[in-house]
Amino acid sequence: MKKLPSPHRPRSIAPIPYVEGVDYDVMDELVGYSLRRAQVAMYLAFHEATRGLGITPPRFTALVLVGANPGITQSLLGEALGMARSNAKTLADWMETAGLAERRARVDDGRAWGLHLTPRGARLVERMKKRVLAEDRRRSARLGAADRAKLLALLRKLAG
Amino acid sequence: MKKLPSPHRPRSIAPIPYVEGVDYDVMDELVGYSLRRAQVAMYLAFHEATRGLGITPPRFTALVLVGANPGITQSLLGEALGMARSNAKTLADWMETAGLAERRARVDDGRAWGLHLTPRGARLVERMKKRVLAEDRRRSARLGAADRAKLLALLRKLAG
DNA sequence: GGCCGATTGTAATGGCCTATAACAATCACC
DNA sequence: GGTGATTGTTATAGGCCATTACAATCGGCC
Repeated sequence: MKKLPSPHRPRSIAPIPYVEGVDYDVMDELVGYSLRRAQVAMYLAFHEATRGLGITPPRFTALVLVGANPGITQSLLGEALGMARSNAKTLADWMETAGLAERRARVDDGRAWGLHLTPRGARLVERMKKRVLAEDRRRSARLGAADRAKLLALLRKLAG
Repeated sequence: MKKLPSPHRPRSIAPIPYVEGVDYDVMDELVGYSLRRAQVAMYLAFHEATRGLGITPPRFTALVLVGANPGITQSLLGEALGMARSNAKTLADWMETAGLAERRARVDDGRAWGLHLTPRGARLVERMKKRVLAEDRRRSARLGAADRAKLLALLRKLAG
């Protein structure tokens, strides 16, 4: 089994602390900053679920999207991820190098590649989806089920 | 008046779209991913409020913290920002180069610098705080005041 | 059928964010 | 006074993301 590219230390491993004696001024009134803090905290869940796999959040999202949309184009993947085509290519290169996905020529369009998970990629994605979801629930369990749902609704409204 | 370092294009300017026909699979059940989407959306507020100033979220936070904690140490700043000392130094270098803050020797500790806003930095921070807060409120106004407060509470609980 | 604008992938470039490791100067404490 | 911890610094590295420019291809229109 081919080894995945090295993990690298993807992001900070600890939540952003509230340092004793430091005045945070206006920061805590900002939804944007509060989102950032919460996101760093939730990243711990992601990190826990994917440790040692060399997976990062964008890579995970890309793999999930390729899995759920076989044959998806790099351009469309980039659009769905909210990034430029050129960066979606970088992700596709990574997926291919890691042996998790492959590019197949499309009969309907000579310009575009269709991205498909390899069997190994599909297995990995299935396993990761379960683990990431489980850790995400575990970390957010402190809110309680009702508030967790409420939070998701509020975030959706904010992002929409 | 010295010119600030060039803006650079800090981050995506548009929210992450839900692309028609793309299956997002498990992503929307994840609090982590929903946070990411909301954060990108709220970044628009930040971008609007600081356009053309070469300010990024970490830079803004650093400036606010230095303003609210005059004489703060680089190490402490880094800790409060949740980043390594070495990166706090990079921020301090930037602030100094931009003429927004200065390092002063500390009588109580020969190793450490004390960071202080310059008069110009203080003026800029005051103006930015007002604008960032206003835009943040404006963007999150779609939630309504009650739900905005609820969201902040949930995020705090999640991050804590 | 042929031209032209739009789209796709690619390549090159550059900036920011963030982490680690190693080092010298200084501090704190025994 | 010596030893371990802390501070700032420097070097290094990787990921994320945007822009620009280019060739190949597609699509539509004349």
